[in-house]
Amino acid sequence: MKKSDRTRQDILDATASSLATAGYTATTVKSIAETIGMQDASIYYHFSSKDELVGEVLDIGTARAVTAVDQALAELPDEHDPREALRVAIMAHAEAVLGGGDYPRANVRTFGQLPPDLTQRHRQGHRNYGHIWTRLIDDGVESGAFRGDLNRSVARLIIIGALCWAIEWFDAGEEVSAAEVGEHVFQMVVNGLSVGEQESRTVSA
Amino acid sequence: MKKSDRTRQDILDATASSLATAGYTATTVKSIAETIGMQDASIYYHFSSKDELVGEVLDIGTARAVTAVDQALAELPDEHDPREALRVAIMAHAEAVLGGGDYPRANVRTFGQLPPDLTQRHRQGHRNYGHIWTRLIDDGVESGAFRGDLNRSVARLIIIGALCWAIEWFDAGEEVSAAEVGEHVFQMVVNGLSVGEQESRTVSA
DNA sequence: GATTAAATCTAGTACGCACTAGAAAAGTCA
DNA sequence: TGACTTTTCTAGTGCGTACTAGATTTAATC
Repeated sequence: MKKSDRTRQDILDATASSLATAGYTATTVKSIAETIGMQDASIYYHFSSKDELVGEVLDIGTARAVTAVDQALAELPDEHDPREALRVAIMAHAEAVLGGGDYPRANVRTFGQLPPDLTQRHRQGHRNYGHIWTRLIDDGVESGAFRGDLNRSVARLIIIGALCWAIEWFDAGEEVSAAEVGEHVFQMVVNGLSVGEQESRTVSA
Repeated sequence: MKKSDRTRQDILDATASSLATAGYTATTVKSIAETIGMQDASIYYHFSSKDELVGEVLDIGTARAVTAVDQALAELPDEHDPREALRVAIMAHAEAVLGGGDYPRANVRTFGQLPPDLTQRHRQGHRNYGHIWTRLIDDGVESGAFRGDLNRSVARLIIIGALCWAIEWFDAGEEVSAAEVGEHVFQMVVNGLSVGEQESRTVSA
């Protein structure tokens, strides 16, 4: 029973790594088997199909991202600035997706490439993740720290978008770290690029 | 010679539409042929390969996006606020990618799904597009309108990321318009979510 | 209306993919 | 060691893909 668990884990790791870097289509059962020195048919002793395997990887990915953000928020003092809450959430997400392992990255990387079944399967997970951010923004607006003239759903999606798109150009080991990306997203989204005055603050919507 | 040009255009349109909604892998030569009522083999009279066809669609897409942004910037008065320049560029991009046709959307949608050849082929185009935004940010920083304590490349990619990711959730005809998305991105990225003071303005990087 | 050129179709090939069946090997424990 | 179970391999199937060759139809020209 030990051997099986270990190779099963190897398969999951190899799949996560491939999904994170090559995407869904380029991640073939054969290529997964090769990276761990197996025949492709052997994969099916541990998983009944490619999509079940991929689905499990994505489940782990969302779970890790949610845990990372939840944990970061839980470590905040009871009385905290909503800006600080949004900041630690952004940092946790950036670390998980850019600095962290392949699993959360696999999630973001394969977004929009998955077959309908898998997309459907992870809908609820994504929705739950979105709720975390909705709450952060709502808290800020209600406490008066954040502007109330913006659509909160759109604001949420813009923050997540800025973070998620980063994996398309982010290269670990380059001159920019995951923490720096997070810091920049926070600064731009909360404080803005503009200095001082901000006379252009009017939204037609 | 007329007939050929017309069907050629039909093929391009159908491909752009499919790429924009279904992505690269799900866009098969057969499915393209079906939507315009042809046999898949007939496609090869007009294009030598799938990737040449896709490449042409993507070329048109980048060209349209660049044109849209350039044109919007050209219509600005000679003396203008750098914030206003960034604003019209963001709005033009949002309109082109979200409100506009399938061609620019195909570009964004298939980003990260393309085979290496095609990715390579469009590298320069993407780089040129990035330069437009780099210049907008540089102008703002040099004129003192934008903060100088942020990495400009990262700032640029965050803006583009927020805009590009929007197509993953944006649905034309829903309650949010392309213009509203653009307006929100501008507001958040230039003015920030936060109200007033902004005491949290320090970057460790 | 006959001749030529352009455009499309029919019928296939080759290949990579996910996946299966059953034999072989490796591991487990008396 | 020997009997049994777990794990992996060999060898294959069927399907969808991009793509090709040559016949056939449609359009243009004189």
